[in-house]
Amino acid sequence: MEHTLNVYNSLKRQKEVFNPINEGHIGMYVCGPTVYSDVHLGNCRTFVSFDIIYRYLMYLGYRVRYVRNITDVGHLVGDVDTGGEDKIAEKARLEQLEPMEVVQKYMNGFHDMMKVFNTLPPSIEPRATGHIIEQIEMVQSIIDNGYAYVKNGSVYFDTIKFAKENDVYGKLSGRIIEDLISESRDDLKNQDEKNHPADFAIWIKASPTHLMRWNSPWSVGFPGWHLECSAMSTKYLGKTFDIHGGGNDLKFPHHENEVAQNHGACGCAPANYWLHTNMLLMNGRKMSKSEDNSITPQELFTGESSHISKGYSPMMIRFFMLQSHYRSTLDLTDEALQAAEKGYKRLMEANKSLQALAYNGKDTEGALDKEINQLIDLVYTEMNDDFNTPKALARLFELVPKANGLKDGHLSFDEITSYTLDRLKSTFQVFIYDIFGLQDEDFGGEEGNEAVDGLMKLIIDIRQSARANKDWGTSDKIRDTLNALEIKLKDGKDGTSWSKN
RNA sequence: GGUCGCGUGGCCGAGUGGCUUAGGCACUGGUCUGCAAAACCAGGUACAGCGGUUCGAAUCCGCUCGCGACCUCCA
Repeated sequence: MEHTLNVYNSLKRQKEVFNPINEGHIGMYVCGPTVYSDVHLGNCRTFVSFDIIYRYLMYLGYRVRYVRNITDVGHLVGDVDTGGEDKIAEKARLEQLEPMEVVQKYMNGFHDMMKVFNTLPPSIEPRATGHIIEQIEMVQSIIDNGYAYVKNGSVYFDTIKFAKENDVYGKLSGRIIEDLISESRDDLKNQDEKNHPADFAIWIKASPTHLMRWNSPWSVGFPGWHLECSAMSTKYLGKTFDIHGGGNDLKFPHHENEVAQNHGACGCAPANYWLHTNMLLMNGRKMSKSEDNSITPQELFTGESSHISKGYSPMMIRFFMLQSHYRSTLDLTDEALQAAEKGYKRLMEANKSLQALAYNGKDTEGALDKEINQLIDLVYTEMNDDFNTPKALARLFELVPKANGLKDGHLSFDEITSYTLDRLKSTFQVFIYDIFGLQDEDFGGEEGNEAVDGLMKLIIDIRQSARANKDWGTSDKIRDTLNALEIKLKDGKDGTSWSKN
């Protein structure tokens, strides 16, 4: 692999050269959603970020096994000992549905939304309920290794013992072990089943009325949250794999506990590189339903929200996400969305023009040739630097005037070689569609349907005749009427083109 | 309260010691156009505040203010 890829490893808190365990292959596990409600826009950002990472790794030539789970049991509302209820079970009770109906409903919705945002499906999408046996086996291994204890049919991970014996716990999330240990004094009053508040359930005994229940050596119950990821990543990617990803907010306790479980079960670290995406904000603050500062993907598409002035298309939002780095927070505002929308259209239109260019120069290398090639090189350099999509995008935007200039005749083909034009074309094509995962949303251009294209050609011809006769009334009427239909005509030197707004 | 992170021009958003004009949007001037749009060319505004380190800091350190994340469910 000729590119050197650098990634920011949360575990080390620094950028590192990426080296996979097996040359040419990558195992990547990303924590998926708990399917107990409609998918949150913030989730979408995380999965779009990892989609781009997945796409870029494949572009680099790696064979990637991308595992993204569905958590459909074990994720509690509140804590075990304080009467916390399983999220799915709670929803099932409230909506009077079978838990699996709840799961299916929101999982379908999640998949639909992922498709709308044009994310590639993962290689494997395992579900926690489909891996109860694996989880039971892992609990047993942890018990056998002395890092878990049984209390009244539930099994708890012995965090304190693990932390004392291994210099691992807290490394990922930056916890201080001494603080965790001393925490116990404050919480003694809670009459926990747990020996220590930092311990966590890996198997939970179900109450008589609980909807989620499986047989186990310890009780009829269900597995704890965190465990499904440890068990399933091990099953499909091995005890130690390359990349583990997820939202920043999962670092603690979820990921920290995952690391502990894997060590507890097999004495080794689950992943070499940990990648965490940052949060999506709205109007500078975190999204919060209770403070009326939130928006659903649907509302964003339709514009039916007091926070935005109009609807924005899924691809436009994907582009908006590309404009910030995955490790930075991204602030969603109406103004920012409008700006991004224009930028998105400019990029897509420029690419359309670029792809239509036919080389007619003298195949000589001028200053322009060199400049274009340098910018193209930079696009790749930026992506290799921890998937820096905003910078890669900036370089593409610097190439936009070159492409448009060649089209308009401001720039001459004589200044570049045919090779460079081809390289420019393929760079745009590959980045926009294959790596950034954007899609054309209008029905204009070559991809449009034949009837519409034919009609538009006819209309444009009629208007050209009118213009030739200086019949500005007819000419402008056509343009204005089409404009009202959100079809924009653009008169250029070599004729009129059109695009859908 | 504890731990960690952030605060960049009108808006969004990269950049982490000495030219980055980052980029997008908006704005201004020009070219092109029947007019317009698009496109192209050119232009301005910045590094939260205060203090320190340094020959030199938006970039390192300290303090203050503001915001956020985690510590309890969260991508």
